[in-house]
Amino acid sequence: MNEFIYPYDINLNLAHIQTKLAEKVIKKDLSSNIDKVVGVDVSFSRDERAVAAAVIIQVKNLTIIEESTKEVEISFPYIPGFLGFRESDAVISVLNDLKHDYDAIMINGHGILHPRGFGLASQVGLFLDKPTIGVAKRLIVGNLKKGDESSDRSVLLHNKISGALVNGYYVSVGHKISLKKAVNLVKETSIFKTPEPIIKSHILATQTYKKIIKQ
DNA sequence: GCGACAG
DNA sequence: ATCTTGTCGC
Repeated sequence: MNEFIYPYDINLNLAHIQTKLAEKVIKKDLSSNIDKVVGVDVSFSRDERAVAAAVIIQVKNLTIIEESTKEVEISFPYIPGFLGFRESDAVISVLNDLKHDYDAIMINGHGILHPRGFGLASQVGLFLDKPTIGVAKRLIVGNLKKGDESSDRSVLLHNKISGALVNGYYVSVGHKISLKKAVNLVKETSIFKTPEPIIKSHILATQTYKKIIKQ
């Protein structure tokens, strides 16, 4: 079953929506300091049942402030470039259950480092009107810029810097944050290779999924 | 036409 | 993403 053969006209419409919404993405810092960041991830199998997990972490000492999980329904297939339509509802749903507030959201997936500048992280950020950061293991678009000045390398998209490579992860602006601050936050929250908000939410989602769904 | 393609 | 045990290596 090839997910790539989703009705072409639907893809065109959704692609157009992404292109239009990408214009609304804010790529600079508006808020003050980011003290608390929440990581979110979704775990699922081949069916429509999935588990979304969120973990709020204090940036200062990387302690966990709150955790939340939620069983959700996934109805949209995985199509590269359209991950937002598959996972954003689940992500937003688990975030809405949190009691504590947070200053930024770290998401598994790209922000503006996307074919139409509107990845999952941007979609969630725009919808919730919150600062979001995209963190992904692999590129879907873009080229690594050679001749790096720091230890990190930049990722070029349409001849402009749209992301950065940090500890093997591609970081990009989701919404309402600068790339510089996004990169700093990823570094600040990294003890090991993977940023704490990302790995904590991933593990929580996976374990909860196995517990309540896979039984 | 061929290959690539976040999770 | 997920299906899956042992196993190679720092």
